[in-house]
Amino acid sequence: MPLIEPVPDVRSLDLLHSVAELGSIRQAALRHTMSQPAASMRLRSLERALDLQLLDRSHGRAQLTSAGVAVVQWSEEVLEGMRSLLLGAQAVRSDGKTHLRVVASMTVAEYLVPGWLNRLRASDPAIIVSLQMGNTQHVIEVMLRGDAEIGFVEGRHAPSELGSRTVQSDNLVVVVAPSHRWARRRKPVSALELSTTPLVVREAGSGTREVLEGAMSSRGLTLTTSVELGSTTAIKAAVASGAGPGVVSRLAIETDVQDGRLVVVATEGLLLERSIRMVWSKKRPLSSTAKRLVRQIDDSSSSRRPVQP
Amino acid sequence: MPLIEPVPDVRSLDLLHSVAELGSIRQAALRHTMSQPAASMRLRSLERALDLQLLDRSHGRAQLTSAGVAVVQWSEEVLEGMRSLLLGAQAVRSDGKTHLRVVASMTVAEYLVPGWLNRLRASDPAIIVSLQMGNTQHVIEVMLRGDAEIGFVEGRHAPSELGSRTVQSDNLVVVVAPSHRWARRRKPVSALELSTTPLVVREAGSGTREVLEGAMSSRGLTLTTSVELGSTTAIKAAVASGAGPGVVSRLAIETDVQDGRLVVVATEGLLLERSIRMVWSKKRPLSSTAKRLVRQIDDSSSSRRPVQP
DNA sequence: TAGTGGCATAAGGAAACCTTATAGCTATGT
DNA sequence: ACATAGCTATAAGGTTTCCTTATGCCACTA
Repeated sequence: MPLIEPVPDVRSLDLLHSVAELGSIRQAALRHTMSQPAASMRLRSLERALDLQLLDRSHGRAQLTSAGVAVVQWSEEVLEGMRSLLLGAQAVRSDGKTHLRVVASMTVAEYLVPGWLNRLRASDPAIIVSLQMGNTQHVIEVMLRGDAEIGFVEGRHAPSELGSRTVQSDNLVVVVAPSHRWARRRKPVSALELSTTPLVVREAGSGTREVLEGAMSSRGLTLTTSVELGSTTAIKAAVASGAGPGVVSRLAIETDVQDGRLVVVATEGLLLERSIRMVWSKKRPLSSTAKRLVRQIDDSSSSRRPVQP
Repeated sequence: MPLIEPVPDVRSLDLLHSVAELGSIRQAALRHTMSQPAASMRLRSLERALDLQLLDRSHGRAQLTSAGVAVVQWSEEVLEGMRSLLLGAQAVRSDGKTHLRVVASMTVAEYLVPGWLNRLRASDPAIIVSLQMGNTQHVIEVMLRGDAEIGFVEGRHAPSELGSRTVQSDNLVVVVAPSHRWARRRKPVSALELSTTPLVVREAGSGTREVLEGAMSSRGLTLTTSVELGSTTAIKAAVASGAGPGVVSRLAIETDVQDGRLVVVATEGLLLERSIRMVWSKKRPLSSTAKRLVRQIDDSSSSRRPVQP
């Protein structure tokens, strides 16, 4: 889903911001070290792109219209984001001794690792972490190749060349759109009912899918699929737009449930648990930075407590 | 303070984002309806602008480097901001009846409104909503000027020209970094202890701050501040990196607590509640779209259910 | 009424960008 | 080893965008 054209130029937004602050196109042009006509033209083309009158030029100096004020506000988020991107790029460039390479499978990388890394960065902003993501197989390959110090996978695959340890548990849940009839249902969905309902799931070979099929086959049941998608995000989008029940990691849908996009349906008779394992190379000892990360993770899972104390 | 040149083009960031998702420059080019060489050149010039190697092209298909992953992450904020800007501009442009202008104070706008609007859009994709944010004062001004149909503020300010009604309640909580000693504490923090501890809080005049000071003064206590910051996000970042206890809205920290960046500390003896109020102009009746939003909100606060069914 | 600061338009040249055509490279399968 | 398929880079040519300088008009102010 690319942005809708025409996309305004960020520097034009920046310029508009200066106009709002300084009250004149001329001053803004000076601040941005460009000629006044250039600034004037930029702003005009911005107005053309947004199809909005942003400035009122009929009173000598340029005055923001109400639409202009609104756009300035919205552009603040964009500018803030751009600033941190530029700053971040600079940091990566001037880089790093305390460099930690992490590779994780999708769900962990998307929903768990960011929290860990934020804490790690908070404890020492000089630490630079690069995160690579892929499926379980990919994680193993990267680790064996020595292209990352530490990895995370879902499920219980434990190749012999690599050490591994469980760091957290996760479980799968059934979700539906708020408009789906199951959203208002009180009784849990039985294993049998679930196995005969077409579900939106990940493609065969993914960790999520394996757990689901394993749980069903242990009860002598088989999975019925409605759509098979390649990412958790795709599943969430499909389910939210009415594609029927889907199965995803609980970790992946917390905010969607809070925002009312998805509703969790209780199930019974199926063990949809799986562990999240850390893997490392037995050949090389963990780097000190990697050790810190491990300590952070252990701390956070033991000291975690509910929001309601 | 203009942006530091060179500023990368947002469409290039968008393109990079697609490359990350689709795994190939060619596919990304297709999605963005441009030729493959054009995409290739855009990405190359993005790399030149940032002075970073973002893609590894040595294996047939393009693979993100660690720097590439980092840039994609940062660019997400930029793209998100640009998307809401474009959406907002579209809303301001179209004067039709499917157009709803909402203005909300920071906490509500960031943590509550997105969920409501998503549900509203789901119920009727034709509805176009523009969201503006600011402090309580700003919300009132916009409403009085008639630049929005409906507004949301924290606290109980009720100017006479505007109607208002409580739609939800919120409360403030004390949070600390997981490394802080209070994180492991069992006993609730007393009002007295809290009032004598330097806290990280919002600046004077903010709704959050007013509630906190009000609650303390009703017990004959006064607030001791350690740092005063201008946004909830800033407070969270400061607290997470060890600046001592902070006070923020519960709404704002749910995911941070889940991710282990912050820990909630129980308190006793202070009533840190506040209501979130909807405000509208008494002069004009609510538009039909606004009424739908109100109904959505009422529904969602009554039918909301916990993640664990 | 003159002056000052500010914005718009015009013209010319430089730079950026896109498209089509083409060639080289990598992985996969026979 | 060979061939095919899919992907990316380079080249050439044309269009569009953007900037700068020069100049005129307009609105406030003294």
